[in-house]
Amino acid sequence: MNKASTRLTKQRHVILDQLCAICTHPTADELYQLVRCQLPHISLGTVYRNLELLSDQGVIQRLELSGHQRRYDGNAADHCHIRCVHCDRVADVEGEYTLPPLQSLASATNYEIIGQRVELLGLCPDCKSSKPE
Amino acid sequence: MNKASTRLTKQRHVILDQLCAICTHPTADELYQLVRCQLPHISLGTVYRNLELLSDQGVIQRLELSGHQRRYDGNAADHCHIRCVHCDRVADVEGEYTLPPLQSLASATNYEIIGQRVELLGLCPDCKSSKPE
DNA sequence: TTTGGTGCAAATTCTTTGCATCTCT
DNA sequence: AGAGATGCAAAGAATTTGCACCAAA
Repeated sequence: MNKASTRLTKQRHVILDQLCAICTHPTADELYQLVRCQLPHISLGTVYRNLELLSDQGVIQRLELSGHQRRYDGNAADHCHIRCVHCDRVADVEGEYTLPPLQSLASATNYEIIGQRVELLGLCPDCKSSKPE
Repeated sequence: MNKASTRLTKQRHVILDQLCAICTHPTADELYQLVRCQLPHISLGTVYRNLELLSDQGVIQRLELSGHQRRYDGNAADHCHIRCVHCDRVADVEGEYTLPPLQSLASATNYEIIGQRVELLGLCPDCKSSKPE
């Protein structure tokens, strides 16, 4: 983390602004579409590069969820997410999420445990009502 | 799940055999390399197709971990995994892993909760010793 | 001015798919 | 015989990268 990158370009500024303004945990392409309203000539590559850089710096968060596309979160604080298994939408889960002690479990693997990821799966309100299967 | 597919082709047999014989949670390509020892003319596409089919049937498990490549597990039973953040190796975590009640947490999201995924992150024995940073 | 950043397009990487041919049952 | 599976190669989808030009400090 924390490559000392200094310049605040117009592109970087708008990308960060937009990401922090919404709560949809967008993919790079979704964010690209949004940003293009303000910077019509920005390229998708620039969006990718800035999202990488900003998450390396810890300003934003790259979400390692199980969907096919990577998503980003303007809120860098560690928190839990729930993903809709039908439409892939991602929402924040409020509240503390305390996990049981893991060390004992994993000790047998001889791995040195660094962290854990928890992701909830579910149906979002829209898919819940439109797909009552 | 459970498309009634019946044929046991040589390819499907070897793929399943190899996957169940190892504990490395291979990617499609890694398994392809293994299977080629026995079936030199098999194609990567066939490996992908069979891995999809077998996991649809519930015979094997497709791992939804955070690495860039999809991995497969010959053990279809639900269990927890730990991933090496350095080399991406994946190991099984033994033991019961009981999560605290989640409903209360997620109720605010209005999602209907279906399940959860927990993944441990760590350093595998090899990376732990070779990369003491 | 200088060095990092950008746009563009091509390249990578991983996975899926179309199609003619083959092979289990 | 016939549905399903295969090999091959091409297509797709998502992301990364090379390079000449541009702009923030």
